[in-house]
Amino acid sequence: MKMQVDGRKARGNKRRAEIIGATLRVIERDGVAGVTHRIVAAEAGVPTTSTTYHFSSLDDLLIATLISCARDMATEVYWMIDRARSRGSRGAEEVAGLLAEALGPRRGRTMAEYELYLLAARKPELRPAARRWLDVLTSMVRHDDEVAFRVFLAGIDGLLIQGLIDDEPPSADELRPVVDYLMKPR
Amino acid sequence: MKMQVDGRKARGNKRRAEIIGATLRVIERDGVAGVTHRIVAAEAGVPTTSTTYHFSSLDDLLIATLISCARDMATEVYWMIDRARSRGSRGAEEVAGLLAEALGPRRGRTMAEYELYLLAARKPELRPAARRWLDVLTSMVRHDDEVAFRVFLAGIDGLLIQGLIDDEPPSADELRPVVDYLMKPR
DNA sequence: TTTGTTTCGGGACGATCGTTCAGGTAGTTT
DNA sequence: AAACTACCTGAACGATCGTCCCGAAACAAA
Repeated sequence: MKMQVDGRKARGNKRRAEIIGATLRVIERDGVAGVTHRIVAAEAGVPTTSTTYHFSSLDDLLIATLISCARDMATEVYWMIDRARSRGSRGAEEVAGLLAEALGPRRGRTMAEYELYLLAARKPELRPAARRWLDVLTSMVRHDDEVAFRVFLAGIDGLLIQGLIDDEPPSADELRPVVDYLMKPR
Repeated sequence: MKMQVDGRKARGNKRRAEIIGATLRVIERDGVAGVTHRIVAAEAGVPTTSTTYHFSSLDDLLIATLISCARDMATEVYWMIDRARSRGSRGAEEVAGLLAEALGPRRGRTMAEYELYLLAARKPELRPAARRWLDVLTSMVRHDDEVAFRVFLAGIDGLLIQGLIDDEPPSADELRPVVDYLMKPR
């Protein structure tokens, strides 16, 4: 196994990461529709040709962004569960809080994630990445009841996407009874 | 109240409807990103200037399309429930079948609906239209348990959006146990 | 018929788009 | 040192974009 020693490649990877970050910010602000080479380059503070050099096409850029975004989300979910577990949390309380956060302060990010989600519906090569956070969850929690777990996952997605078209984001207090019902064993 | 008698306006309304229909087909095929005046006009078989004449901007066109789409969906849901009710259906069976249909033969339409849904997340003026089918459902079914009903609606949305990124659409048989669990009173 | 209103559509304008190219720079290898 | 590789970037090309203009056509009211 060879380590990264080439300074040129190191810079290249760094810039790639910066461009991906800029792309995500553009999607949060203007949606996938607002992603162009020039806009992303301006957001990243690099010349336009830099984005076309590192990503062979706009599609490649979006794909790389989705994959990066999905990876971040997966590790976030991982640590979130880990943290909740070590605290012996009941679960519903935590989940309601996270949903409220996703629909409030992190609303732009949540919209971006679902736009990339829908992009995966049209581009099969994106689907493994889009499913990753589901997989992480699936692999981490026990499934004594698989059906109940699928219902839970679907419910989370539904609450998020419906919360996005509310005139004002629902609070954790409003979400708690719904999440509680969703997680209650029966 | 004056009835529609002016032949010119009648033609105009007809063409407007054709353009909206063409827009929906374009969204089903290429996504919201594929909607341009020229493409929609070509799909509708009208000159490019016709779409700009009847809709003051591209946004207006998308808004009108979403509203039309939401209205269609609402009346569909209405009659679907009506039909199921007159048959004394159990419900879960019907719902699983509808989901399978939405993710199979009508997959393009379902994608279009969710893309317009997400558009509503960014454009507040679209939200009432996007919420309409939820409202129709809410007004038609008894809610002895409001929380359970919200969970049901969220679950449906979640199953749909997750089904869109499956490599192959889930069958009604696969969906049935999940829907059954979702609708089971507890 | 005359006058007014509404729809129709060809053509064009400036802006922005994705992408390419060629020359230049920095870092690595021999 | 020279040769090689990888990254950088200004300039430009052709295509497509949203939108506007303006005269023609269809229809209604007078």
